[in-house]
Amino acid sequence: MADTARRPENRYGNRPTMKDVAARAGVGLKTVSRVVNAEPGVTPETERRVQEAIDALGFRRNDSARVLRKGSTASIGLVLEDLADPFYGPLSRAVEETARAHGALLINGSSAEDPDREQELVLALCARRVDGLVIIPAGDDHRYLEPELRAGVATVFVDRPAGRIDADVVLSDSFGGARDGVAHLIAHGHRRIGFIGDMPRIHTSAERLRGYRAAMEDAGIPVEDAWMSLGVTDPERVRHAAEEMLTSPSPVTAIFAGNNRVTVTVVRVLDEQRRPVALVGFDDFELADLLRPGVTVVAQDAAQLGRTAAERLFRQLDGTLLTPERIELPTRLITRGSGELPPAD
Amino acid sequence: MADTARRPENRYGNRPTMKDVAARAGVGLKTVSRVVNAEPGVTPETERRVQEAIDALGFRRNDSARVLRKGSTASIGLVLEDLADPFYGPLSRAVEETARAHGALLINGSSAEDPDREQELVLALCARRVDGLVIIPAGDDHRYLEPELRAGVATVFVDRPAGRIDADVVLSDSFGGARDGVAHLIAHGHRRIGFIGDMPRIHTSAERLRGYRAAMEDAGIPVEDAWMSLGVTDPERVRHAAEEMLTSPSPVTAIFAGNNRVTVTVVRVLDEQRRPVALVGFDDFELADLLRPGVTVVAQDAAQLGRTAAERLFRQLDGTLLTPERIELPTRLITRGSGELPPAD
DNA sequence: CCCGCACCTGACAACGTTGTCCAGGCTCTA
DNA sequence: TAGAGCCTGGACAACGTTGTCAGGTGCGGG
Repeated sequence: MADTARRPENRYGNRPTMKDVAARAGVGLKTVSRVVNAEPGVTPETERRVQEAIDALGFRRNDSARVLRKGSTASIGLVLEDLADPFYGPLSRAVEETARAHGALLINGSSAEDPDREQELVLALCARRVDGLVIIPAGDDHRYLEPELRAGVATVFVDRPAGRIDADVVLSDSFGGARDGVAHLIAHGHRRIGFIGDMPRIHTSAERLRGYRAAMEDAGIPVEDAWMSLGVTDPERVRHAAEEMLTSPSPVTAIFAGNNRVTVTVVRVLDEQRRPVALVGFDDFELADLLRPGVTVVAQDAAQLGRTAAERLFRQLDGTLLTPERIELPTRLITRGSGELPPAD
Repeated sequence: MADTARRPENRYGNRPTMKDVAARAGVGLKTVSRVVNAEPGVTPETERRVQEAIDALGFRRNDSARVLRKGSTASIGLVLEDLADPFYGPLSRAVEETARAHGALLINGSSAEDPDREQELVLALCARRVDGLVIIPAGDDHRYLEPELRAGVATVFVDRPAGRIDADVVLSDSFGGARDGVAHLIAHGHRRIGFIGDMPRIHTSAERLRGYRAAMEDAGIPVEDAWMSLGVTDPERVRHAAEEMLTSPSPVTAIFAGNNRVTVTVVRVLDEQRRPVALVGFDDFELADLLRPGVTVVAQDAAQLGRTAAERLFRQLDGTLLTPERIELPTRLITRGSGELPPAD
């Protein structure tokens, strides 16, 4: 029974443990723990010896064991749709900053807009015992989270509401923003206005569509089916959809784009048109002001969204926040030219 | 001595453990473990009973304990400069995809270009016993990683090389790319060419500056100090620097921008100039083709950078990769107009 | 000079899981 | 029908850390 047989073969070689440090420093295990955690009650001389042994062995505390013992991981999970989407950059950054301010690490993953993958990710994070979750949901049924919520995992949904459970939600006012954006086009004389957006099963898309319809109805303009294109998001199909509504029997003179990916593609299409077509997009994007014409957008503050969510998360953890709420942040219309073009009939 | 006194007060309330599940199902602890891990040797009937208890209690395995026992966390760490920088979006996405393909989670953090913060983050990740690290370094001395490397933590540096240790590195060819970009301007007749870049202590910045100098030297053009602006990255100062070199005694007729943040600001400045000034930027960015003129760039493939790094990481973990290497990915010059403007003397 | 007190230090159990090992019951065959 | 072998299930230790508690030392005061 050689000593080597006692340790399981893992890929870490054999990292030194507190026990090893203690042996080398000629002190007890607990004393090492005290030094590592800067607890009081250790003679400077003893502390020096321990510190020396730590440096010599290259010891690093094993947080898994610590977590197991203490019950809190000081880490939070962030589940979003796509790390590479520029919209989520400032959002994750804000969540990370807040986490950092609370001494927590951030674990994150992309759901790729797939509800199953979202659930898989969230549950994996729960198994790691993250203290809290910030979720940009892909699915619309989150009852699978009920045991977690009961167990006290703090949870905040961002950008889209939770489905079938009662949880904190931080949103942008998609409905109001879209309505204002479309009303802006109407105010500039447009009546035939197109809408291109993502699948209505995504809450924000549905809300923006609703805003579009509301603005049109407020102005007493009947909406034609040919003006609306839903569930379209990849560049090829957005291009096709835009071209369709520009050449339909009653061609649109303006387009409202439901998110920034759509907006960017529409900009390309309009760039190729002979007659000017007005455009308002939901979501701001870098360089929108440098294009000719500048792109008028309904801007939402992604960083603020993330900050608000993360702060609520930590307030849940503090215990200073108890009842779930739904917070809606206002949007802001930024006029840059494309939304103020008159209709070219 | 109530039972409740036995459990430490943690924020998870009391989550059910395998022991609880076992008690409820009327089986042994290990049997539950077998069911949870889909190990063979459990009767369907027993499995059903256990599964029922799991669902009823909302049990979720505690991965901390599992990790402690097994030694591997199935997670990797990604340390980058700024989550919100669009350049890192595709990179993190690629790392995440690769991690996912290997069944690993991604933990990440931003160093904000601060070496201390980088070290702090990296060591925190090591304490969590991540299996591997992908690091976009902020500092230039990574000897603090030596104990970790010895302990077998797989490590790959991306975008910038490691300092004072021998480690895997995946880079873009900053020197060659910058040289080509500047040579492109020279080929279009420019001789007074400005360079605006980040601090030379950042490896990529230094390399790009070196590329600029090499191209100028190859063409026999002496470089004036007034044409170079280093360590400048925030919009205000970039603007100032650009304006300076455009109005100096020997004003530049073209600018080479050292990274995409600089490029974007320079675009704004040039947009306000009366005479046309040529521009080539390092790093591609969205919509560069839609500006007037389109912005000519030296493009690097961020996603490929991330994918290559992550794949090498997992090959290190497989044991199929043993000696550290330095890999340089080529860049690509994309001409769109701004780099082909003739000098306006 | 001795008692008590404060201050350090270390032994030990526990966190929740998995690997090892053994016991008991079953089936199948001789 | 008995023995061999297989299959299922459980008891137990160990992973590395931290909380509890008790022992030991040195010092000051009575």
